[in-house]
Amino acid sequence: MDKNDCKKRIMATATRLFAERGLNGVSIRELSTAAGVSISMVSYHFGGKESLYSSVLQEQFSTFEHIEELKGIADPLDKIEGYIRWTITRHRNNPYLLRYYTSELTNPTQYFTPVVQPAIKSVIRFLIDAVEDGISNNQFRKELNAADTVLAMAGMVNYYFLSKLATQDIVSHSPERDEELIRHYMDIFVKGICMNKA
Amino acid sequence: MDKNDCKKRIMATATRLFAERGLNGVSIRELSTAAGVSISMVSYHFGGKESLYSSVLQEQFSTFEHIEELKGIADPLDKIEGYIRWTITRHRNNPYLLRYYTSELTNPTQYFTPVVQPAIKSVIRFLIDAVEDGISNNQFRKELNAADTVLAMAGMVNYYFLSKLATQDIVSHSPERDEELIRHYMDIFVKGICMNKA
DNA sequence: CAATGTCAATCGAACGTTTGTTATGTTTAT
DNA sequence: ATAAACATAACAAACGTTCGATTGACATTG
Repeated sequence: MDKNDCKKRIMATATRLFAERGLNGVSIRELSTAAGVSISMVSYHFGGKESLYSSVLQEQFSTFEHIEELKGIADPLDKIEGYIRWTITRHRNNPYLLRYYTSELTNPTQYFTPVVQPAIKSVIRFLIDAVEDGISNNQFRKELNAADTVLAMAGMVNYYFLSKLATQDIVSHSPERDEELIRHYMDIFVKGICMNKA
Repeated sequence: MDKNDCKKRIMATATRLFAERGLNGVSIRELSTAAGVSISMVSYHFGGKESLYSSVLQEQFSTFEHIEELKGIADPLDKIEGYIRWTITRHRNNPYLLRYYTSELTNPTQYFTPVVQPAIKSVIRFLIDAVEDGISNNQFRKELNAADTVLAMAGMVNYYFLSKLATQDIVSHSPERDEELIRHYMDIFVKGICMNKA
């Protein structure tokens, strides 16, 4: 057995179970049984159930640091498309992230302020900067409120994944449609839904 | 004391507490103390903690039935604006709804399928019909995928409220801005963000 | 080089609390 | 007088944590 096998198994199992049923919906008895380790290992390795949750949360939101890589993009519109593609990839690679995201936004724990809020804010700021850039060089309409525009954009993408359980028999959520979805969302966001009245 | 005062107080307190900390985050001891009633009243009036949660959930999602009132609107664009205004009003009048909404979407209980899914689906279908109407009478662009368009629209509005905790010191969430927000979202959705290249 | 000591990792049992429910008793209104 | 509404106390079960005991790897020592 690996040296850190036990600790890793607890993390992996906790990530899945906390996402599925929340911090209070999972007992460390069930968790340790599912992970195939002894019940005392949670306190031993993590210092307790709450600390384990904190570790999981930090790991989940560490993926937000990769927003930095999008800052090299020059064109505002490409930045926005980069954000959409990055967000979709993030949700595809980690199906549990959205659960922690929405759970902390609607039922914040003590870790919301130090862990979750900074992660979300940095992304929003990145997008606001992009939109303001686009406005000041006459690429985007000057009537736009940058902050509102950004929340609209982020809402589009995230809600697609959030609503999955309720809409999956109306709208396909297959990853094969992702590229089409990106084009579609960019199309709506850029041109709107109405006919051009030339 | 009113005849149903006890039952009503339990419902009101449960609605708030379950929203704030989830089904497993609240004990019926804490709940009954906060409601100012005896601990046995939950089982007496509702048959148990789970049944109480079910009652709260059904009450919360009963507000979705009012979507019927929007079906009288003729113009597709007015229907969409009606949906935005209706959704904002719904969140303003009931600050807890979004928590049950997202909680059930990401951590569904046994009540998701009978209570939550039908409510969401009926709204989505209403919007899809509106968009398809708009496409077939050449009001909207024919390239649009109606279902994707609808999720984008619903995402815009709901995410504004969902993200509040993380974005409230970047974007004002005051109800006084609601009308401006409606105009703004309609504007983006109808015309897009880019300059007209007429 | 074998014997011994050390320490971190892991286990299962046990601890004291808290959980949701219920049995029993009391009040109130008709 | 009766029955519904409410309160109190007690219940078994489950909770998170902690306490010794055991193991195995590795360094120290005779």
